[in-house]
Amino acid sequence: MRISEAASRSGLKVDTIRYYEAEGLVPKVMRGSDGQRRFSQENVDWLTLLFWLRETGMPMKVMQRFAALYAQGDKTISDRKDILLDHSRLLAKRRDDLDRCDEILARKLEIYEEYLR
Amino acid sequence: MRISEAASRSGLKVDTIRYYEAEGLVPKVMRGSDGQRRFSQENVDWLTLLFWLRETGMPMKVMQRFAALYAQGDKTISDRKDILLDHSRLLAKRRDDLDRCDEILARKLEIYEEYLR
DNA sequence: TTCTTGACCTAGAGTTGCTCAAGGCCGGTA
DNA sequence: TACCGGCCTTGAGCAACTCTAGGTCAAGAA
Repeated sequence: MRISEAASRSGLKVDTIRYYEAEGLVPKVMRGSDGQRRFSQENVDWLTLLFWLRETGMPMKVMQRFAALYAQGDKTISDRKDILLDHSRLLAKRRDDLDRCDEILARKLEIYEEYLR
Repeated sequence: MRISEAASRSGLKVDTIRYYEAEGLVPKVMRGSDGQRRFSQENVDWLTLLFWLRETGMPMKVMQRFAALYAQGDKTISDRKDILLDHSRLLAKRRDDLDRCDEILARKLEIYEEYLR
């Protein structure tokens, strides 16, 4: 499929996909005889994973490392596992942040409410 | 208190506090006779709130509006309440994102595990 | 008293991760 | 044939910091 379809399926924007490819985050993208990118299902699955990792705060550098490992094939799976485990610890931390912020907002809103009465 | 203490109490970095002040996010900061900033408890509470709002994804533009309202005093409380209510909807969305990503990671990790056996 | 150290100051450059604009190619349709 | 939409590359612009250079000043050591 073409880039616009890959974008709407993965969640990433067209520009972002091109940017990610330039940064080495998206291995194995083919080109048609017209010079345009063609994305396989594997490409789209990979982009979707990148979308979620980025959306939840994985830095580019880590994604680059992750992508480099992915490009090297199955022998790097154990290293990739470590990266994802690290990331799920980050998710836990983010969830704590959200909870903390929720509390603060709740307190603040209560003060506002009280004032408004 | 001075900027370094305000930083360690609010969670923001010294540089970030100065940047926020330059952007109009921190009203009412005094200066001592030496020309250096002096932060009151109210200042620190405000910075702490900014820290959590930013940490959980409120854009600068919104924080600027929020700060401008704050600077105008109590008559803007109802508007500020709306901003915080909007933000707590954003928090809910972020939590959904985390859950979604957690699922994806769990699936991926399971595939990795399977491969490693 | 002079020297050094450390916390603060401003202005401005650099970084990250996009996002958009300009200008160009190509295949299909009126 | 003329236009249109979708793709291409390159390079500029932007958000939100983050760091560097160069400077002031107070306090303590030599």
